[in-house]
Amino acid sequence: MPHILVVEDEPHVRSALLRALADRDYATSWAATGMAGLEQAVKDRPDLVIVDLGLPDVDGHEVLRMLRAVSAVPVIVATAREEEDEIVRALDAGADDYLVKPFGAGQLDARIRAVLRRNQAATRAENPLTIGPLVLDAAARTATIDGRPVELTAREFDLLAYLCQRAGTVVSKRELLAEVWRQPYGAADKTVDVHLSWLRRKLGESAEQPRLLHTVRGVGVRFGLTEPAVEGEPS
Amino acid sequence: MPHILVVEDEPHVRSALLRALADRDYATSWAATGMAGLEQAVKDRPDLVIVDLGLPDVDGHEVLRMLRAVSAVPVIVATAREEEDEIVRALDAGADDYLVKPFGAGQLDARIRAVLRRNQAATRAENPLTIGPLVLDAAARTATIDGRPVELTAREFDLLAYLCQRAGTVVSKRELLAEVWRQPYGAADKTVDVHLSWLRRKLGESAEQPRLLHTVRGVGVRFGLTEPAVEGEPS
DNA sequence: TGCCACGGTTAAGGCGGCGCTAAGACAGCC
DNA sequence: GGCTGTCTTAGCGCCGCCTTAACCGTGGCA
Repeated sequence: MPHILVVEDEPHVRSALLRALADRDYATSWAATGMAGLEQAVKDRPDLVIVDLGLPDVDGHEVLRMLRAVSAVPVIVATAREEEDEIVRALDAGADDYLVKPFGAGQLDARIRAVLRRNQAATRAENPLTIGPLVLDAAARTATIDGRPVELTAREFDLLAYLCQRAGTVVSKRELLAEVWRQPYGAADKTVDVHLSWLRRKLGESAEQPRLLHTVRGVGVRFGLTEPAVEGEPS
Repeated sequence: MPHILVVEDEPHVRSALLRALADRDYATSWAATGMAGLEQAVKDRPDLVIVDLGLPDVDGHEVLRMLRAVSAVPVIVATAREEEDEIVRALDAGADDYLVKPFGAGQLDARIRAVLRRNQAATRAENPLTIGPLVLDAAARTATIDGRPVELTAREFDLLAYLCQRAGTVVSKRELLAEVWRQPYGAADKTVDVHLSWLRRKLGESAEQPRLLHTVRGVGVRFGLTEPAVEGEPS
């Protein structure tokens, strides 16, 4: 069953939420502050996060922003604030749904399922996954490029798998550290750099002439073929 | 821009919805009955469908069911019924979101964007922002103008993205400094000037003959195609 | 018409991100 | 306990980008 993280400071509300979720057979975990929630989200890898906007330590929108900087996990905001302005801000900050308290357990469950359903469709990756010359078999944990097998260590494979999953979008090193290394606070960006360098070598490309692994200076890296230029130069 | 199909029988509500959507630059089409909506959804292949539950011919839930049978298009239910039971049924029938009337245009737009955002990862059909000849992909952090890719630095991209977000309105340099540079107290307006100049060059236009980036002397800059101000300038 | 303020552009300089190498730390395995 | 393979950390050099300053054109105003 899906694992859901509840970030809510009010103990009564929190325990009620957790009980309702457990009754419907979700696996649950919780945190009482924004920072703790962030940490938990990286550590537990929940399938979905329910977050209150009125947390004691950090502004709810800030929590959302930080969460999004570190993970693409679906988020449902559940709060008492019902002003349209708040709703728009939260959704634009990356929330997938917004629920105004009080709400019934049935509706919460239905909305959770709706978000998870949509997200599942989004992340459903066919196996093996093909991106340009690269073929990645998640089940066998093997990869080939141009038909030739690539020898990868465990870390390298995880890194490559995550990059493939997010192919076409820019991914920050911070996010890689959180998602691949499971370290919420990253000062060890250099480690990511080194692994990226090794990955490049094993993929048979260089930083100057990338084929799949492009660096976006000041932001992160982007994996995938360069955009299908409309004005494509004919070979 | 995304194409949205509105299925709603009440003419006043329908036209209000269509106007609100058109105001926000969505392409729109509509149908007044469930069956017509179904037909339209297949024919037009919209990016998202907004459907009322109280249609004259078929029960709204039935429409949803049939729609899901033929298409995976995202659906937002917008209706007056606020019973939790209805909400749960609609979401379980495959709706992606459920909005209780009355709601503001801002919230509708935010929810549309939230659903499309989550969906875009699924279809890999990118949902980039288009303003005239400019296409801006926030996820990949790439931009093209007239089909040709534009090489942008991180700052330049952020600046352009913010201008696109506020397209059509005048933006002060102080605001840019605050929003793009994250420096609330800045007297270093010249930095903004320099970046705007570089942006102009990369977009292939000049200050004298602007296409998208217009300067409003004494106030700031305006990004966009049209001149919303007085047509006082004679040829 | 002359002054002033504002905006556009260019060039120079310095900071910092990034790629890579190499060495130390660590765990697994025989 | 030694060996092997992997991960982390530190360090270095390059180069891209941002800032700052200076210059110039232009619009506004008296």
